[in-house]
Amino acid sequence: MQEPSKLSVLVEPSLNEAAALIGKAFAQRRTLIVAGACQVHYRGRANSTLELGERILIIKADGSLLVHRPVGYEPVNWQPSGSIFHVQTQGNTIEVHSVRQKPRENVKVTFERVFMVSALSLNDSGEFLLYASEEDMHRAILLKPSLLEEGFKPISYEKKVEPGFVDVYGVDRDGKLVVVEVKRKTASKEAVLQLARYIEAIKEKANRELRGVLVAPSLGKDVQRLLATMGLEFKALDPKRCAEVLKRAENSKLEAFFKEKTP
Amino acid sequence: MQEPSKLSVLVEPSLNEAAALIGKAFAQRRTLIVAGACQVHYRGRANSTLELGERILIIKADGSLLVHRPVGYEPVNWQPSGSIFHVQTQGNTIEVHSVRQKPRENVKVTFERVFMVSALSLNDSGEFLLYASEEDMHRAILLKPSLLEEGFKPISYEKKVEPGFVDVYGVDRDGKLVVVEVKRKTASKEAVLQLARYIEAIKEKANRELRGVLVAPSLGKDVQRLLATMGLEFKALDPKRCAEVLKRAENSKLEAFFKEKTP
DNA sequence: ATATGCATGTCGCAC
DNA sequence: GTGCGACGTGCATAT
Repeated sequence: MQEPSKLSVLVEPSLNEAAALIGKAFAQRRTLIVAGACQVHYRGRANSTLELGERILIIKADGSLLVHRPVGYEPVNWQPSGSIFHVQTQGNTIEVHSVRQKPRENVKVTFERVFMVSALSLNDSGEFLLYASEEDMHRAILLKPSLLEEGFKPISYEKKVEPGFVDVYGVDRDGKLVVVEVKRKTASKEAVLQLARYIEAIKEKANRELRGVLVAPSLGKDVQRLLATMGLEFKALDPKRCAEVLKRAENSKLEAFFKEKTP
Repeated sequence: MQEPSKLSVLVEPSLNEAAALIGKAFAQRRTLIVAGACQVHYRGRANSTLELGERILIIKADGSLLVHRPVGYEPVNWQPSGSIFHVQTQGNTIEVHSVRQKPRENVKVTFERVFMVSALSLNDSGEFLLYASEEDMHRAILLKPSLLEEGFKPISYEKKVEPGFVDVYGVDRDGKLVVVEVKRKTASKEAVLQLARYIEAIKEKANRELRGVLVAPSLGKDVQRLLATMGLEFKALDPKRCAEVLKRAENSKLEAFFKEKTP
């Protein structure tokens, strides 16, 4: 059954009623949903103004804020978690103020009318699992180096070199050093230049023959030419397939492997 | 006054009641908010699963979908606008299916329990204005070139060169060509390399002395060294200050200027 | 705290 | 459609 405090909903409330519930939701650290006509003002790294219109405001217990227009995937205004809130009635409006420290930014939502307010105590401990990230591709190659090519032996993982981190670093069947840059989607010019920079940096240190391999599901149009120009190679590999490889591998084996490989 | 169709809210509805309103909201292309206990499955560019927990689902009339956990700025699962929805009851659950074409991706939200459903007809034509974007910095420099340096004369704007677009391109007081790369926040190594690439490309074409200037509010630590190494320059400029410059300029003057400058 | 790169990034714009 | 870069990007991670 539902505790009485679990869910409060007001439909077409007066501004005072709405303001009261909003304030109570803050105090009780509940998730707040407000639908109504509002303006929004933002001041921070940039500034923005949003004229009067009907939107949805969500404020979560962790201090995140979202203002959603009736279209679009992205919030028109927002505040990441950790923000502080304050509500007050001001003339015939409700003002919801939110302040974020570092960078100092604030968002003010001014409601002229509220259609619905809802304060919820949401309980969510469910685990979220994502497969087929770039990280999964790294792991799959380490676990099954033949995904890159027969005879490849990974040496290190996320190795720091001058400009950044080399995704995977190893030796091929002939003992040549191989630098691998992995992308989970079609590789762009940027990816090639990133790989080229790593190659440059390592060439200076290890005075040794060096191969650069770009691993990605596919290549952009001009990218193939650019790769060839720079003497780099391409190996097609799909993130979903990598996820499959990992799925098949026993977790214990995987854990043992990473324990050994990354101290 | 409120039309009867404007707002429908069900509190602690039965699954059947909830499903009916959800279906009706799709048919009427209204904005839908559902709070309840659900699982979420995503299959597409990646895959994800989210175990049972209490969340907020938002579906907008334009076909965007958001699943929000009780913490965090970002949705845990989503679908951008243009997706197609379908709802059905399945045993003791409500399944909301959404499909996006290109890339083919689908999100399935399975509710075991619904706390609240709300279907809204939101009307929002308010204008959104953002100040202090990188675009504003470009415009400010074009309008008042002394922001970059005395005697600078902009020639072109968003000029296409081999790798991409040069932000601003002009001539200094001595007649030397100047390539300007603008960043609205602290410039990183990437920004320097971007500028360097443009310089390279232009040097090959116009066989002429060339200056490269990185404009940003500040520089990263190693970035300063890198700039010097490559013979490039830095000019500190704040996006907020640029926004002020634009604000002061009469809009008419600005429009005339751009009409002339960008055919 | 700063720096670096990923993201189911999304979005807009130009070719 | 593809390519390219901006974004108030947010976010995790490593130094």
